[in-house]
Amino acid sequence: MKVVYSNGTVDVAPAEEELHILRHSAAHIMAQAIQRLYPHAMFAYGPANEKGFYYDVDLGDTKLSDEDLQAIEAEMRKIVKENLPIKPFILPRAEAIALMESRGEKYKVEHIGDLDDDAVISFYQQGDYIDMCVGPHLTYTKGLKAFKVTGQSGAYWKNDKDNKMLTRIKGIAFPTQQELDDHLKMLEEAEKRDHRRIGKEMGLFMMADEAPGFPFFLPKGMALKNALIEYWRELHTREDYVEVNTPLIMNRHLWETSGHWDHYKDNMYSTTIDEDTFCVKPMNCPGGVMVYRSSPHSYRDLPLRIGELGLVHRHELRGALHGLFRVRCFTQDDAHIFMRREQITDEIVGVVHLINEVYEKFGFKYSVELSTRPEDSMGSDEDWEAATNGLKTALEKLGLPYTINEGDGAFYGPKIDFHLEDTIGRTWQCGTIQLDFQMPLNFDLEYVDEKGEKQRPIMIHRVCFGSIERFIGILTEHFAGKFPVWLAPTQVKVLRVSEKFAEYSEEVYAKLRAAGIRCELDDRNEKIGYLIREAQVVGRVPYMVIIGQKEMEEGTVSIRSRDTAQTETMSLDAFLEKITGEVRNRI
RNA sequence: GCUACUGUGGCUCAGCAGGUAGAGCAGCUCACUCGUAAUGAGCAGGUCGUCCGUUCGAAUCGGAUCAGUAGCUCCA
Repeated sequence: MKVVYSNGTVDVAPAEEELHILRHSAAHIMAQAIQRLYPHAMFAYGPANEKGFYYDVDLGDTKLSDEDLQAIEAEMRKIVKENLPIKPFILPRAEAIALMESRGEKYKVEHIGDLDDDAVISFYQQGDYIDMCVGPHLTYTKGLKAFKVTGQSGAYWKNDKDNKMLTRIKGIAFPTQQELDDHLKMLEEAEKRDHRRIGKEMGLFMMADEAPGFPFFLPKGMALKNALIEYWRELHTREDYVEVNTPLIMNRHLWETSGHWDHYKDNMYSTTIDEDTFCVKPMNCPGGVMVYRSSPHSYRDLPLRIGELGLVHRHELRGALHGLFRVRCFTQDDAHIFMRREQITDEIVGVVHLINEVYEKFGFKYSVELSTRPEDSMGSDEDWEAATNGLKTALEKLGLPYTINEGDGAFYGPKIDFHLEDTIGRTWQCGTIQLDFQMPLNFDLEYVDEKGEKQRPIMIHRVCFGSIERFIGILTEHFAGKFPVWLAPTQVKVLRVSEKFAEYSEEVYAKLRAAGIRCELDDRNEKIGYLIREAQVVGRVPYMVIIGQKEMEEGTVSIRSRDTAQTETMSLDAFLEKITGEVRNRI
């Protein structure tokens, strides 16, 4: 694929950048189409990304329908067919501003205004359309072969909610039609893995208009949640954590001390009790701190790792809610580690290892971010620097690749965030490790060192799953509902060929239940094919036990596997041994 | 909260140039008692998110509101 750089050089694009350049050019071609159809349109940003490309456009009062989007796509095809050359040129800053002003591109003018005074600005032109851009781009519009305008949404100018909201028009492009078709098919498949859909099909959880953002866990979802919690407890016991449970509602004074009242009030639910303000906890830390403070501590106690599966409530904006991924009440698999300064690195390393172990257990890939001090925060610069360096040191010691997310830390400290991907590639923050010098100060926490002197501990806030709800959402999409046996809400379904085998199937069912297997008996008088379909496709049950004449006579069971669709006949004891072993070993 | 869109029986969806709702699946009943991805027949179930308005008349038009979807902002 030949591309043209802003200095006019024509060259073959590096393979790893081909797709990006193609999509970037697609964004320009789309902008040109929009300009033809809506001459008053003003263009802001139009980049390519891993999901395709988009252009943020100010269309004034114009609203676009689906037909309008199709018309834009059709116009794009025309432009491609016209095979216009895409030509770069360069202007000094003043002339660049003049050019954009003459074309009424006020966003581009503002953009240039943000650049250095001596900047030389490059442009690309195809036909009448001129866009400010560093490139590179395709040499001719015909280079764009397979694309589709996929939708529109809103986006703030410069990503600032105080700015005007523009119309974001999105599209996708690939080098070949085949790749585009495959991608669209993949998206269709991904939709079937959506945890909201599977959650409904499998009866894991539900939402109700009366409780927007507050999920109801149904029996099946509860079984899954409990299996996860059991795993969590086992791990944390091994890692020398203790577990506590702190109140959901506490007096406002506590939240003032912790800083939440000043920095987090807008997200907190509160109520009046006996003429006093009480808040529903949005975080577990103050509770953990109170537990620590309830008794004196020696340096010998540290690090003290206090875990809590804490239910927190946060008033999230309506538009931010999203299935189990973004809810208003969720269970954090939280823990607060109180420690001495010299223990920081080891503790962080330990937590990272633990989180890694958990994610590897499920085969998740994750990315790591280091989030630094936000504008709205508390504490001294020195503390923030020390805390941020503490996290950096640990990350570097681990050799873990990470990106820096400037200004995205918690109000009390910087954090390492672990992001997991959902089925269509959106990432969601799950695990987080936050280093905090503030809470210990605000709550005047202390321990006695080896010299008998009082010292202030340092605190880590950390979660592995993040929120159990979000984690279940990710798990559901990752497995497409086909959970491994140890997590499966229903592990075994007993199916009988006909009513004649009722007695034997009930006997088998009772034995499975007695062995602690999450088991169901489907005693409807349907054909075995129908029962299998329901258990395997809808219920995603890992094992189906099939009982018929042969099994009854031999005193055996036939086991059909969800994943291989193969059947194997064995004694019930043999099956019990197999499945309990799988559950025990969590496979 | 912002922009656009959506809201019909448990689920998935049709109906929408305005004249008081249809289907498939699920459920229930009956028949079949049948070996590994959907046996057949019948019954029952909604007043069309909610409220207000336009109209002789609204699921179909308008407004408000609630909820949801895509994204922005924010975040576990």
